Amino acid sequence: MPDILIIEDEESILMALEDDLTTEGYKVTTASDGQAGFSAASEKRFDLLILDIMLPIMNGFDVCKKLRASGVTTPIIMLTARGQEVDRVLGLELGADDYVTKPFSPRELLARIKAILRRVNQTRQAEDLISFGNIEVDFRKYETQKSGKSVYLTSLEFSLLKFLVDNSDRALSRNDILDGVWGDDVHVFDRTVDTHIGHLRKKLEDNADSPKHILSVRGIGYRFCP
Amino acid sequence: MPDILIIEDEESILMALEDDLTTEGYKVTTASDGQAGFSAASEKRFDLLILDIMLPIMNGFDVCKKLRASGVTTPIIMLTARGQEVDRVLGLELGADDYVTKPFSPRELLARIKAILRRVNQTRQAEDLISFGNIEVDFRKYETQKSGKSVYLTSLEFSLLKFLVDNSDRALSRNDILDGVWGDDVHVFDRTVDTHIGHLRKKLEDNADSPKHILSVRGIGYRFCP
DNA sequence: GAATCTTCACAATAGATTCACAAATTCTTC
DNA sequence: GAAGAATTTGTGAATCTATTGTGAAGATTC
Repeated sequence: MPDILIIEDEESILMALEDDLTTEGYKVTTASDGQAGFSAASEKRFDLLILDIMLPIMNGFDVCKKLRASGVTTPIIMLTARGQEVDRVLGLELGADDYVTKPFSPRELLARIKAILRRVNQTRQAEDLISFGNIEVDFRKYETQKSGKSVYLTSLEFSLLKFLVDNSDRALSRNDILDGVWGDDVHVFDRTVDTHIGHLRKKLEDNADSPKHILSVRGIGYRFCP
Repeated sequence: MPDILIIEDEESILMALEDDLTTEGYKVTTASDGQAGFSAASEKRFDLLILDIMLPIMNGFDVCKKLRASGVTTPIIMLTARGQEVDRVLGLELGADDYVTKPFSPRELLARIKAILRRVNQTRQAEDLISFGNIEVDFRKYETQKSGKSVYLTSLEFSLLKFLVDNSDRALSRNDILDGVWGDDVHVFDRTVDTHIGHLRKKLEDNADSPKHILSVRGIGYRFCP
């Protein structure tokens, strides 16, 4: 389910929003001033930000501008008080994706959220982007994130992970894996697979001792479980 | 320049819009009823539709719905009279991308158009002029600036940079790069790419030892990151 | 002949493989 | 069942290999 970050200082609005979105099935994180919001949005990858303009410490425009400047492309919906057209235009020009006037109906906001997420999803589908648990892998960029933080994988680890993912939920012998990842003709020691599986686990699993995704099948080999 | 189709029956609004958008450099086509608008949008690929809701023959909702049903994904901005929130939500749910209330200021509409075009077509809009970090490149002029100061690039370096930029965020093998920049049929030593990547880095990166934009993907090749 | 492009060689370093041993699991045998 | 043997797996460290950055020299182009 999509992760949404709400940056809003008015307690009543924040709680109402959080409630609505949670009910709708979104995972919600909150921040109540601009500074905290900016940090949160920089540190972790969200699917959408809902950003109030009037905020303590740093206002919404600046948060938006700074995020865009630092390369964060997460879609942003801005919230502002009625009738401030200038704000609205400014927000869009700064890189906000949509704009909602307070007071707003939950229904309208939800429609906008869905519209934006749908749009983002379309562009994303085309990519070699897969995710499982708290892991996201972009095989096109060769980039991996765990809970939003980037994790470095070597090219071999990428190939191995790709092979596992492509053969999800199937027990694979070390030979299957050697054939699939190294190629049929390479003479590599059998146990080498174990070493690299170990590396992947260490980098991707929350607890490498009891892996949730890269499982051992004793006597057979390994199995990937998304 | 982006192609925009305006579907609107009120002559005054239509002309004003056409005027504004043309001035702004867009190529504008118009239709004054729903039926005509639907045909126009089906036949030719536009970058954006501006669609009034109240239209003769077929209303805007139906145009939107039918277009989406027939697989047209062109972004749509809907226009409607003030204060009809239900309409607004319905429009978004039917697949419109944004919504503007009449009367609207040209500035607001333009900001929304830009926002949508930027989002949908990040690559196309910035065809000739791109910037990343403190670098600006004008591929039409063959001119590059770093923090405002002009930097000389050879033509090969330009082609290479263009190829990298066109394939941003994608890990490219040396062969991909050779094919893309040198052409398929040229027999050039693989490592030549490295040399020119090195030159680009030296000229463009703040610190060529830890590049921020022209990244190495060990075991694969290179990746450009704007 | 000056600028530009290509090739080459070499050092630095990242990554891959192997190995050895510990830990865990399963199998045997009583 | 339990003890111990046998097998299998996990993992750190050592070794070996491959990849990359780079300066410089040779080739090519205009």
